[in-house]
Amino acid sequence: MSDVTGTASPRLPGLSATLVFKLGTLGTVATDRFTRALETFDLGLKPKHIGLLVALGAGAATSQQELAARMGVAPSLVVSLADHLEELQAVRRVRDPQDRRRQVLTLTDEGRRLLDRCETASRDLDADLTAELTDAQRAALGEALQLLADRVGLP
Amino acid sequence: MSDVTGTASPRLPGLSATLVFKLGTLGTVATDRFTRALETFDLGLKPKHIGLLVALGAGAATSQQELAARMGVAPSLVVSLADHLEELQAVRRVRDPQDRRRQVLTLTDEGRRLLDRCETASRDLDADLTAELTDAQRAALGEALQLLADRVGLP
DNA sequence: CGGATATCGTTCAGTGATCGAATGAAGCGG
DNA sequence: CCGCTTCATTCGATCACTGAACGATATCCG
Repeated sequence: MSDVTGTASPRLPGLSATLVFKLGTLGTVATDRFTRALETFDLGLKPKHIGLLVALGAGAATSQQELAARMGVAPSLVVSLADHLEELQAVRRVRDPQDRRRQVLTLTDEGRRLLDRCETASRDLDADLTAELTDAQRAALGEALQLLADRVGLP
Repeated sequence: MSDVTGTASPRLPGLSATLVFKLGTLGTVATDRFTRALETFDLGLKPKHIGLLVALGAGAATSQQELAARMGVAPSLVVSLADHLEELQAVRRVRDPQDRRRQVLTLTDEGRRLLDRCETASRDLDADLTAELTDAQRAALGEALQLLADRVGLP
C-alpha cells in the first residue's frame, strides 16, 4: 500500500544496515579488543606497531618512506614506531650502504616471535567473535573480507 | 633457503589472515571513506555525530548519560556532539520535567533528513566497496557482520 | 522536615596520537 | 662544484577524547 515513489520511509533498513556502518563499528570493536590483548604483553605496543611489523614482514627489507606509504601514515610517525620496536629488538635499523639517506628496516627473530604471539591472540579473538557462526559462514566471511581488502588495495 | 613455498608451518596464513585484523583495517578504511563523504556536507560533522543520531533514532527520547553509555564514550563528549547537532537543528534538547537534571534529546525532522543523506552516501560507498562481490556474497557478508554485531552487543 | 548523598550535564585542563613544516645529511644532474 | 631533490628526524601544533571538579537537582533516611 504505502509509497509507490519508494523514497519516503525506508526507515526500517536504516543507516545501521549498511556495510560501511557495520564495518566501521565492528572495526572499532576489533581494534579495541586487539589493543587490550596487546596491553597484556606489557611492551607498550599499539596496533600501529604491529601494523608496521606486518607491512615489514610482507616484503623484504624496506625504507621508512616506503613503510609510511604502505601504512598510509606520515613518515614522522614511522620514526617513533620504529624507535620503539628497535628498543624491543623487534626490528633492526641499518643505513643502506647504496644510499646512506635510507634507513633499512628488517624484521628480527624477536620481531617474528612477537608477530606469532599476535597471531595467536588474534585467532583467539576470532574464535570468540565468531562463536555463533557456522563454519561455512566463517569461511564466507573471511573470503568476502579478503575481496574487500584486495579491492581497496590492502596487504 | 628458508622461505619459498615449502614451509608447511602455520607461517603462511599469518596475522593478516585473521578476522580481527581484516575487520580492523577495513573498519578504518570504511570510516575514512564515510568521514570524507561527511565532509562534502560541509557541516563540520564527524562519524561520532552520526553515531549519536543513530543511537538516538533507535529508541525514544534519551538522556545524554544514556547516550554516552550506548555509544561507549564519556558523557562530556556527548555534550559537545549534542551542542553541534543542536546548532544544526538536527536534535532538540529539552529538560525533562520529571527530572530536571536530565537533558532529553530528540531527533528533529532536520536530523532525520541528515540521517537519510548519510544513508544514501553509505549505500553508495557499499556499492563501490562490494563491486566485485556476487549478490550472494554481499548478502552473506551483511548477515555475518550482523551476527558479529549482535554478538558484541551493538545497535 | 532537613541534611547527607547520589546523579546529571557542563566546563576545563590534560593526554595521546597524528600531522606538517623546518632541519640536516646525503645523493644526483649538469 | 652547485642547485635541487629525497630521506630521516625533530619539533610544535592540532584534534579527539578523557577524567576530575562544579553546580544544580533529585533521593534517601533519620
